[in-house]
Amino acid sequence: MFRLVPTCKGRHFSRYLPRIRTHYQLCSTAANCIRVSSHGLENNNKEIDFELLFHSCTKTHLAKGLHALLVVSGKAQSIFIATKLVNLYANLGDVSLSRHAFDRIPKKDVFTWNSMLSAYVRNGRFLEAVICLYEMLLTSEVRPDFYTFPPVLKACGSLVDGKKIHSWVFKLGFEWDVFVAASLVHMYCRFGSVDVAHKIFNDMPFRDQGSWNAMISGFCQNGKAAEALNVLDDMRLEGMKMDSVTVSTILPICAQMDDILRGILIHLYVIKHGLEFDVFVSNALINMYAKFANLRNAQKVFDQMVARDLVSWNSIIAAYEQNDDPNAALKFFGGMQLNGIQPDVLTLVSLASIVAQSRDHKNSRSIHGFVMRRFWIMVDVVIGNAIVDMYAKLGIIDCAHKVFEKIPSKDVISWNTMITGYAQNGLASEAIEMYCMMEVCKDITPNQGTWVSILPAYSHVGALQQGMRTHGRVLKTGLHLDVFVGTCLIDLYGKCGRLDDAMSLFYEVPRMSSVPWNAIISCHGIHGHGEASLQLFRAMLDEGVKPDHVTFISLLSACSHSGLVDQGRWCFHLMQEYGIKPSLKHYGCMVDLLGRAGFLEMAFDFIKSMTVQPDASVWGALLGACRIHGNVELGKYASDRLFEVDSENVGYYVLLSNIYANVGKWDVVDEVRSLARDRGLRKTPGWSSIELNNRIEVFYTGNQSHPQCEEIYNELEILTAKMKSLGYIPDYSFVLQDVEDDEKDHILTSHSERLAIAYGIISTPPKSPIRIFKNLRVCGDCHNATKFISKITEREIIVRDSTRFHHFKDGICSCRDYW
DNA sequence: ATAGGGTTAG
Repeated sequence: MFRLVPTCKGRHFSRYLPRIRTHYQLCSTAANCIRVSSHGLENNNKEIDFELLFHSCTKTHLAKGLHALLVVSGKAQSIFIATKLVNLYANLGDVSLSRHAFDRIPKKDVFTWNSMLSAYVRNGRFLEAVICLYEMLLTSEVRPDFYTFPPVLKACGSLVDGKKIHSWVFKLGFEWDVFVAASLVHMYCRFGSVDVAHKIFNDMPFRDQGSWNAMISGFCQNGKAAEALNVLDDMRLEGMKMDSVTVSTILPICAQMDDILRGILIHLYVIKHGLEFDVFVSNALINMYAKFANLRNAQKVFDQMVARDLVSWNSIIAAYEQNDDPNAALKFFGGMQLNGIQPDVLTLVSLASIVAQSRDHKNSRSIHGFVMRRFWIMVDVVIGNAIVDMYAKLGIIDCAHKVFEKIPSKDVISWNTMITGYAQNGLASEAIEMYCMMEVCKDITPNQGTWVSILPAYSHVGALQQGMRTHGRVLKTGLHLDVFVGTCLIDLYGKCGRLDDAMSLFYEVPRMSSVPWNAIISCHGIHGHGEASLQLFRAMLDEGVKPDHVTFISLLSACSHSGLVDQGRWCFHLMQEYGIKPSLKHYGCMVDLLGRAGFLEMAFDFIKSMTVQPDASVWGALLGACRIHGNVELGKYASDRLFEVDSENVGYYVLLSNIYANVGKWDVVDEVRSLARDRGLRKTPGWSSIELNNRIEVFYTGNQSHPQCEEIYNELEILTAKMKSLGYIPDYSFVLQDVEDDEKDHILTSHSERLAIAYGIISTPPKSPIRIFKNLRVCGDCHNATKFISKITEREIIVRDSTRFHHFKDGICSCRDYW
């Protein structure tokens, strides 16, 4: 037995040092040995308390010292001690030293093997754990026991591995052990075989807390909340109490099922049973309250925590971020840093969203850089997607695309994010192109998010045929009954001029929420069917659906398009009765409603009565109204205010120059135009599109490059002659250049909407309807001309521009008071 | 001396 010399100082150990070095080369200095052993030296001439020594090894170098000590004393020969060393190194996180010690044990028993296995598993080295099991089974004489299997079941990386291990369990007769069975349940659930797991669970002769929890969490992780709750009920019927594990499993389910009551009851249970000091439980509570948008309670739970970990901080940050309070979220991030907690991937995911919400361009770069330096994009799709989303939301779409391309294994969400990014930045054709590229990827299956990202892109460019093909695919997945997908489809048909189809879809989707109502009200609005919109709104109220702020935007703009001034004002007041504070968008709609109807002064007074500072959209609405009614003076005033708040939007310069061109003040027109030019602004190029044979054909103003260009201009020439004989007089006020009348004629006839219409006429059978999309507002002269064209060609011509539909038939347009 | 079940996401 090794005994210590009475005075333990360095020199006594230094005697052994050379041997230690040559044997193991593990111990760096004698001092380490001494530090380690000093605990055992309290009583001289007594045996070292190795138990205590093992406990005092809190760092790898101390463990190495102890190891050396044990070797020198010959104690390391004992399989008992050697196995302890394997465990010690594993607990310190150094698996390779565990393995090193393990390899030096000449005759390993089952304890040794089990320790090595769990050493791997506890350190996340799953593959090596499985290999080690095979080593044990195939190269050693040692028979595994029921301690062997739970760790490796946790380690197996696929269902195939798991099944193989299961067959060993079966062969060796350990399947009735509670721990082994629970591990099997957990393993099968992990790979989605919940049914197999449930069968094993049901066949278990005895179930302890852990096995119940395994089954409940198994159902939860496979999205079977109802089944999980059933198991929970069974558990309580058998007299088993919920522990902290059960609670932290079940709380996310309450959030997912929107079961506030159950969540609160569980919180009470937690308090009653003293589980509130468990970090997992508190974290789960914070997350649940955040999902219920109950920030007060989330905050309360967070505040009363004794010890907060990374997840606690991430949860409270996400709580505020997801409830639209990026500033508070950022404050907590600061708090996290003050507490010395290092952010992880999920922290950065929240930060990316915070930055996007607060339109913080500068910090978006820092976040990107932080993530890149850690190579997180390489290891985690989620953060890559979050960065793509951040850039897309900030409108920095090319950066979004660059990051997207760097994501090594893109998933559906990566694609959906990119498609949505393009679509929401007005780049619908890029969005469609992205979707087509995605369809080629075999390993990507479109999901609900895909449909809600691509369908709005189709509606935006009016790709009805492509949209309908997608509708077919959606039907196969059954997702057309999903509120959001259904609403996108309603929007698609509505915005492509198929109001009837939109209506019949509307009657199919669930209508408990305001979402589909808002869409159908808006669709009727842009078709100029304001009365129908109001009727739908009343039906909505009758069905007990609560209108939200979007409802009123749809409604107000519907009234505006149909000139329903009184009804619009009624809506505006009603909105406040519903406790909805008017936003700038609502104010903008009201100004548009009053102004468009000719009540310019009233509109102006309305702006003056606003409690919030009017923004560009409000002044823009007034300016637009002045354009329609030719009020130069008020238009000038509106534009002055407008350029104070937004001097970057070209559209407003065009509007203002329109007003002056209308009254022939060409010098001022030039002034306005040069003002825009000086600010580096260029007119958004106008384009019109038409869908033929599943293809979208786009025409830009003055387009000369179309293969059928000559035929198109010929057709227009013939049409113009016929139109003139019917009394068409070109309105030159829409020509913003001060040129000769001949030139003006030509400019008007080469407007993109006219090119698209002419192309439609020569490319489709006579008398079939023509559907045109225009990205800007339809020009007033083209509007007038289209009336004549519809009469001459006996065609229905449907033009959707940036604000509404124009339905031309027999020389009449459905929209009233245009221009 | 060795074992299972838990919280955050785009």
